[in-house]
Amino acid sequence: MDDEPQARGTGRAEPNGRATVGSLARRAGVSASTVSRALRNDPRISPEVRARIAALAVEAGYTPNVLARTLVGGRSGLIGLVLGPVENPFYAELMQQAVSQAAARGWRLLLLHAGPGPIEDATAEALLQYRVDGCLITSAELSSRAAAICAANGVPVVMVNRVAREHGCAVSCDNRAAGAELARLLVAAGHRKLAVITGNAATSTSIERAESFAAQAMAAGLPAPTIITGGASHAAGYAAGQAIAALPLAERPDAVFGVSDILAMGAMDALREAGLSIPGDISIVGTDGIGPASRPPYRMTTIAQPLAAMVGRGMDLLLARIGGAVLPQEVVLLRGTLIPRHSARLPPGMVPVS
Amino acid sequence: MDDEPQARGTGRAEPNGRATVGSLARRAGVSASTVSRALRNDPRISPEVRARIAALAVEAGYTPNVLARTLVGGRSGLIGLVLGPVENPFYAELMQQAVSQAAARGWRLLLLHAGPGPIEDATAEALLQYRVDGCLITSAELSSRAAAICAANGVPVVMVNRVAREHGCAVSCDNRAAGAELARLLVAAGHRKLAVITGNAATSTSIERAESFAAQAMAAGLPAPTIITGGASHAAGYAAGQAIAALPLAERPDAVFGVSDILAMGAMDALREAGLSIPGDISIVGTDGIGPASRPPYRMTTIAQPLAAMVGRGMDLLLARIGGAVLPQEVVLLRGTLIPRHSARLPPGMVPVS
DNA sequence: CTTGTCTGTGCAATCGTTAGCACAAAAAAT
DNA sequence: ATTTTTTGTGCTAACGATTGCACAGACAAG
Repeated sequence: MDDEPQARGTGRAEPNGRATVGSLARRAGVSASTVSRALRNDPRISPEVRARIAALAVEAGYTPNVLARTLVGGRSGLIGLVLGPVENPFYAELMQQAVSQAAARGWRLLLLHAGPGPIEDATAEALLQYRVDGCLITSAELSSRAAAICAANGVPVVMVNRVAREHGCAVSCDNRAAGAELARLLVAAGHRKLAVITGNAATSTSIERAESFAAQAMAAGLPAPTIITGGASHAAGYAAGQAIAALPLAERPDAVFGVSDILAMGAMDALREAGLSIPGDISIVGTDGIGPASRPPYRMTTIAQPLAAMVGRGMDLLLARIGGAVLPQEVVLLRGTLIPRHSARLPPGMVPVS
Repeated sequence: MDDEPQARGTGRAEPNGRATVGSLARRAGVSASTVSRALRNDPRISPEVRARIAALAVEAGYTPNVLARTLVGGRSGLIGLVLGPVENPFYAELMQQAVSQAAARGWRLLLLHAGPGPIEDATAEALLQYRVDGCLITSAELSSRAAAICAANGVPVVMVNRVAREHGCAVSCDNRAAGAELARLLVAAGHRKLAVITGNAATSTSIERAESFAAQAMAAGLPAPTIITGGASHAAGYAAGQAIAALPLAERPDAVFGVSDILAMGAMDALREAGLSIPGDISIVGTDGIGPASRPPYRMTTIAQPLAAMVGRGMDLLLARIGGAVLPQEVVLLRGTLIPRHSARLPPGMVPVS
């Protein structure tokens, strides 16, 4: 009863639901396979038929059902995206890059988690339920359920802005180089008493930046920098800044490194509120290169991460593995760019931008 | 040849790919439909069989293929998310709300666009290709291809933070009330020469806030506020602030309303850089209630949007329509909350928070 | 005129899941 | 002991798109 053409309308809209290869086939008087082939530009279909079907498809507003295609083809065209706390503009900027670069390559993003804390199990399961072809993880939490689930099920994973502990590829900024470069900068500017505000203890970025900063400072003959426990937010940086301001003058550092810009901004706000001048009394430097840190209240000296390139390389790694290539797991480090600004006293000869 | 049980391994992993109802059925010695029913807790399946299959499913790491389910059931469990420029923390916060609230209700988000400018056609098409059940649009651009495509294909749409021109439901802050309240505040504080920095000309939020602000000011007997063309970014607010600072003293306003916090922050930065004191020389107020505007450099007097409630109501509206209910299109306005801070001179008796 | 090579289409199976219907076996009613 | 109801499963056909294989007709070569 479904085969009788006269029962079908000739108008634009399908009676119930949208146009399918089947409905187009009925209208064109050909088989569904011919429609499928015509729409995919199979050279075996004659030009006339192909043109006729293409016209019909446009007229009917036909859209292929990717889900059905996935079922037979195995490829969903979906990439899972797991994001960190977007309160930090770094993750927001990262997300924007991921969205536009994925779209440019014809992939879509299943956004599964954005916020502090780890992803919930039920959410991570969705990666499998929706058959994502790969997964991009940028959460700062080192222990990611999402990565484990993907690894156990053969779904390629790439971490951006953090190095995987066990499995998967990763693209990251060269955090050790960044930490060391900032330490050299502060030393060259004449600072002697350094401090570091650390991030979440579990993040590779925080650990690498803080360690290399400290190591470089000590290599230059300075005492070990004071370690101040921070976190991942402006509030954490603010609290750290208050702690620094409360130190007796003899112990107060003359330069502070916040392992992320958002932390350094918080610290700067607290120090200023305590009546200290920046960089007059204390120099502050950060890392990441987020937009707000460049604005007048902060003018942060920082090392900017090459965000577009990081996401691009991450997608490359991911898509290559999705493509089926059997490749070794790979860690890519990209160099950041020092942007000297006014939040820190600079070495002689170095001019701040803007 | 696929039916011979002895050809199948008994190990955990399926020979090729993941476990399916079919593979579980073979191992359990029942039919696929029985497996399906058992896993969905169909009461018709006997408790023993159900338990046995459940155990087997866990052991095999079975995950249902939502795509296949969608094919027969029609419901994908996917909501399309179209976001504005995440440079504005407002959108980032909105996104975080959307992600967590969708997850809490068991829905997933297909993130299609995040950034300035309208969504591309090819991207909007994906809404249909992936059979999203509904669409959440928060982009500020008034002309949204995404909304048109959804409307033409029977996909429910809800706009958050902007009122739809033609089709779809919308949840928004009561922008007119917000504009008027801020105007009253400034008038009560003794300001006489007001100015407005507008947002993108095409956004309903900007229009409503600016118009009601001006109307309220004039209703209070003040001259029409100076209109300064702004935009959607900190940079636009900064440029507007420079323009204000450059005005001859006689024309310079004594209070400025930026229609969004990010604009007001930019203006504040520019005015301070021009040597003006805030709120000593000029009061500044904004709207949105984003996190960064509350921090020490700004301490912005603003009207905070009830973000969680807005997203919650938006989801409610959307899910109700996805559920198949034939409901009239609906516009929900939620009242924002005035947060008096230090960026503006306040009326006598009003105390700034924090 | 027959055999052979192309070309262009259709048939049918497949992907994983669900649901309507049929059908046994067991329990309850007569 | 037979009939009726209940209970638990299996069979089969969808859903929409893709693909290997078969096959009809056109045309060239023998």
